[in-house]
Amino acid sequence: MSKPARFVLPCMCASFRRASRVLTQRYDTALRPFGLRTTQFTLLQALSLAGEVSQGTLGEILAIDSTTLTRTLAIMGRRGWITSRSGEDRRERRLSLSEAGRAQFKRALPYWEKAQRELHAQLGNKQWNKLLNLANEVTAEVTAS
Amino acid sequence: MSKPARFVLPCMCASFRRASRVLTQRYDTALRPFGLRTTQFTLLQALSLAGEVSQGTLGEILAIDSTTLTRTLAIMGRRGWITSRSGEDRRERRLSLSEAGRAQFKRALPYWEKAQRELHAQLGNKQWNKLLNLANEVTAEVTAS
DNA sequence: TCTTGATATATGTATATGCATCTATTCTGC
DNA sequence: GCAGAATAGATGCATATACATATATCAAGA
Repeated sequence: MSKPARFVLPCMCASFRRASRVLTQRYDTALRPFGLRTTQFTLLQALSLAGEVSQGTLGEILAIDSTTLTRTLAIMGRRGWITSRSGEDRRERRLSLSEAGRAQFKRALPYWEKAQRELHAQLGNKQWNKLLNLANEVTAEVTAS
Repeated sequence: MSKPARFVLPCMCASFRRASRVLTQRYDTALRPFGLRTTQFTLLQALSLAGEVSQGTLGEILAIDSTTLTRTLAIMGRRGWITSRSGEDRRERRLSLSEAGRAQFKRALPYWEKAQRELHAQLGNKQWNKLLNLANEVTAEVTAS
């Protein structure tokens, strides 16, 4: 019972979506003990790095539609990880990590690092760096247009 | 109002997920006139290439959970693009494109090709090839483990 | 300042995604 | 051939995702 030959997909989008699924599978497994999904960990990490930002800015950083964030942040808000207040511009929601959010992020960090480290080891340093750079570059270039 | 500096994400998974979102955005826009999402186009293309396959095999090819396919294929089935019959093993659903599915795929193909061509031109041949190869390789390597 | 247009976020709707669990079927060891 | 284990897919549930549209607020001009 070997696996069926997995096609090399000709579509750039499909290739990235498929790679995302296998990577998400792996990272989600690593984070599952915490009740954290990769998406949620990424939001915690982004807020941890960015400090207080508006919902729109957070969306631009992660290339997530702002209206998508309304729902995902609502879930995380219910769990007490996110605080929001309105800024000078009262249309805006200024978001930041709550204490509980920072704590949750810190607890999860070693398990995320383990996932990163193991994947890094598996791929090798050269391929790891190429992948990370290219994925970030393509995001910048495609967004720019 | 320049965009905010977009972080280089340290997380491989987050980098790929973000890149997937920007690519999906672009391909979805190209396919929207047909009422096709990228995911659906990819399924049509995979079936076009693979011929008749079971739902499980299709899932392995695309690294999509088989139970996810139950829903997505139901949508496409309602639109008349997919036919299924049970195989020798009566637990299996053997899937293939219907005539309407083949026609829909053919109609959409030039617009997918245009999206590919434009992105290819924008990234340059060298980066395009690197990206496609790496995305497909990482899928194979991560899956293997 | 009033109006008009732009912007930030929320809400309705639809698809995409995977896990836990269930059912139907097949396979395996006896 | 049969009992129990394994497998294929369906279903319940929760999250992720984006678009169209609605609402609140702000900004620019007459």
